[in-house]
Amino acid sequence: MFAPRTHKPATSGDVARLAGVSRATVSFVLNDKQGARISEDTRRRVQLAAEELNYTPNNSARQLRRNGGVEGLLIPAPVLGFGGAMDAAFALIARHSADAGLPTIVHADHDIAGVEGARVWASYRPEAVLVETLRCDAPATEVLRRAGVRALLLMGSHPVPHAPCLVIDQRLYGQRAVESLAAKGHHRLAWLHPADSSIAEFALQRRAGAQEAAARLGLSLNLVSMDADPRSLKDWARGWRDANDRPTAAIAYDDRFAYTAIRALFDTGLSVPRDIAVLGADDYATSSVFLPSVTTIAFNAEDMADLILGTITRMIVGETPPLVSAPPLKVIQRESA
Amino acid sequence: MFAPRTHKPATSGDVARLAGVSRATVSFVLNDKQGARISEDTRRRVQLAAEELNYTPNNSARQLRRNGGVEGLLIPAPVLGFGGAMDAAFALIARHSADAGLPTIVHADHDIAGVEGARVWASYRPEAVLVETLRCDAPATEVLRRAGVRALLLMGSHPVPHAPCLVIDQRLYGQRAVESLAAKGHHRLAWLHPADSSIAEFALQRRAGAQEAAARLGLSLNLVSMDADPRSLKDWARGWRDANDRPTAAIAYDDRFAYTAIRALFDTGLSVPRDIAVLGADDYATSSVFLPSVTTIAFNAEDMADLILGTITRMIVGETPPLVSAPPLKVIQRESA
DNA sequence: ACGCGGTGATAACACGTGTAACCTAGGGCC
DNA sequence: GGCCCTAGGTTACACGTGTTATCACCGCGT
Repeated sequence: MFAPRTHKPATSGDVARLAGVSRATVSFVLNDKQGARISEDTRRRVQLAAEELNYTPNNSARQLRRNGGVEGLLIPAPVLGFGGAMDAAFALIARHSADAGLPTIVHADHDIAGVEGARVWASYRPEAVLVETLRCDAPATEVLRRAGVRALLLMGSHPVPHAPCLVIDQRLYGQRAVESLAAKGHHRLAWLHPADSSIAEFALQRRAGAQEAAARLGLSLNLVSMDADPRSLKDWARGWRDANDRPTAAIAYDDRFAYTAIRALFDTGLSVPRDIAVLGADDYATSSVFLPSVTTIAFNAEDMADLILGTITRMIVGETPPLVSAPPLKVIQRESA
Repeated sequence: MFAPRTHKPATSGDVARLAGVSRATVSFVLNDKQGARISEDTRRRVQLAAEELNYTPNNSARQLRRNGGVEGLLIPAPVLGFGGAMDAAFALIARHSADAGLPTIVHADHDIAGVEGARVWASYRPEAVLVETLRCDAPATEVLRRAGVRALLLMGSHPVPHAPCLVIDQRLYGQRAVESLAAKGHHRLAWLHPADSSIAEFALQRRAGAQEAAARLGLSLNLVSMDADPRSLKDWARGWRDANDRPTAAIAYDDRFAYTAIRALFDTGLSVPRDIAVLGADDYATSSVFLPSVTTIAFNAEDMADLILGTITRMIVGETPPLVSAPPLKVIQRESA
C-alpha cells in the first residue's frame, strides 16, 4: 500500500563510521554520558559527523532499549473537547509537562474506549495516562496497569475503586449556582437542561445538585429542556411572562448553552439580566465579551493544571495519592446574572 | 528519578511460554499472518494465553522491526490553536485519518520550531507531518526528509520552494471582506488591526488584502488598532460620531476580535449593525448565537479536511502534488454585517 | 525401503539503541 | 622488570517484535 521510504534515516552506526569511531562512542558523546572518558578531539568529530548526516536518534529503538515506551503523558483526544476552563488547564499541562521532562502526546482517535482503547493506548507504553473515568472501566485499567503504566489518573464526576481518581463532582456546579443566585435574592429559578447525549451524564448530575440545593434553601426550580438551537427555547421564552410563578433566573449547563439561552430570550423581546438572569458554567473564552458578559462558575485553570500534573508526577515516583478533589469552584461575576 | 515500573508488561515470549508454543507462532496467530499454517487448536491456545496475560504488543519494538516509527500523522500542537474553521477541520482529520489507517498523533510541545523542533518530531519517525510553514524552514525540512518522513505538508500563507505547501492566502480574507461590504453599499470602512504578536504575520496580510481591494474599488479604509480588551477600542468608538468620514462598517481580524469590537461599540452606546456593521472571519462556534450573530468569512471545514487528508495520502503513496490552494472562502451571512 | 508432498511449528536473524564489562597503551612508582 | 593506575576507547549483549528459512512428522505411492 505504501511507497518505499525515499530516504533511509542515518543511524548511529553511520555516524560512527563517518567519525571513525565505534558506535558506543557515538552514543556516549551524543547523550553526554557522565563517567565516559572521551577526548575533546573525538567528541568534536562525532558531533560534526552527526550534524553532517542530520542524525536523529530513532525513538522506537531508544524506547525499546530503555524498556519503556513514549516517555510522557498520553491523553486520549476526547478529553480535550471539554471546553472552557478544562481546555485552558490542558494547554497549561502540555506546556509544563514538557518542561518537567514528561512531554504530552495526544492520541487523536476519538472513538475508542474500554479494553479496546486501553490496548491501543498501552501499546505506546506511556509513563502516564490521563483519561476520563467513563472511558476506562476496571478491565481497561487492568490492561493499562499490566502494560507498565506508572501513573494512571482517571477524571470523572465520581470516585471509582479500581484506580486513582480526580473527582470533579458535577453536583457542586448545580449547588453553587443555586446558592449564588439565592444570595442575590432570587427565589424562583429555572434549570435549562441540555438534550445532548454526549454530556447527558454530567448534565443529570449538575441538575441533581441544583435540585438538592433548591430544596434545601426552599426555592422553586423549574425544569426546561433545550438544545444548541435557540429555537428550542422559543416556547418557554414566549410563555415566560404568563407563567404564574415565572423564574427570575435561569441556570444553563455551561456558557455555550447560556449564550443560546440569552439569544433565545432576546429573540422574544426579553432582556438579560433585566428581565431574567442567566448563569453559565466553565468560563468559556467568549464569555467576558459576550453581550451581556456571562456570569459563570468554574474552577481556576492554573490550579487544576497544577493539581493534575502534581498528582501524576507523584504517582510516577511511586506514591499512591488518595482520592483527589478538583479545585474549588468560584463564581466569576459578570453581567448576565 | 523514576520509581521502577510496578509491572513488567507481558511479552510475546510470555504468551508463547504459557501457550506452550514458540514465539513465532504467537506472532503468526496474533497478526493473522496469511500463508502461515496454524492448527485451530494451537490458535485458540495462543489467543487464550494472550487474553489471560492481557498481552499488548510493544509499539516501540514493533515499529523498530517494521523499520518505521509512529505509523501515522504527526501534528505539532500549535497548529491546533488556530481556532474556528481550522479547529473543526483538524477534528475531522483526526477522525478520518484513524479510519484510513493513519492515526493522528499530536505532539503537544508548543515552544519548538526549526531544526530543533524537526529533530524532535523526526525522532518519532512518522509517516507524515503536517506543520506550519513558519515553524519549518528549509533546514528543518531537510531533517524531516532525511528522517524518512514520506509526506511533509507545510501550511502557510505563501508558497515556499523547499517542500509541498498548502497555501492559505491570508490576503484573500481581506479582499473578500472588502468586496462583500462594498456589494452591500458600504463606502467607508475600518480595519481593526489586532496587536497580538503571535498572529502579526497573518494580520498584516489580511490587512494588505483589504487595502488592495479598497484601493481597487475606490473605498476608504481607516486603520484602527485594538487588542483583546474592549477598552482598547474605547477612544475610537467614542470618537466615531465626530469623525468627518465615519465608517459604516468595520472588519475584524477574526470572530473573536469581532466580539470584542461589538462589545466596545455597545459600551459606548452604539448598536451593531444599525450604527455600524462588523464583519468577522473564521467562523468560530459562538458566532451563530452571539448578539448580534456575527457575519463571517471562512472556508468549509469539511472541504479543508478532505483536501489535507487527500494530499497527504497521495504523497504517502509516492505522488508529489503541486502547490495546493485552500478551499474557496465563503461569506456566512448573519446579523452583524 | 525410499522419496515426496503437505501440514504444523520453530530457529535464527534483523531492526537501532544504551550500557556494563572489557581491552590497550602509556606513565609513574617500587 | 613488575605492578598498579588512568585515559580513551571498543565488544558484546539486551530490549521485543516480524519474518524467512528450515525442520520434524505423517501418510501415501512405488
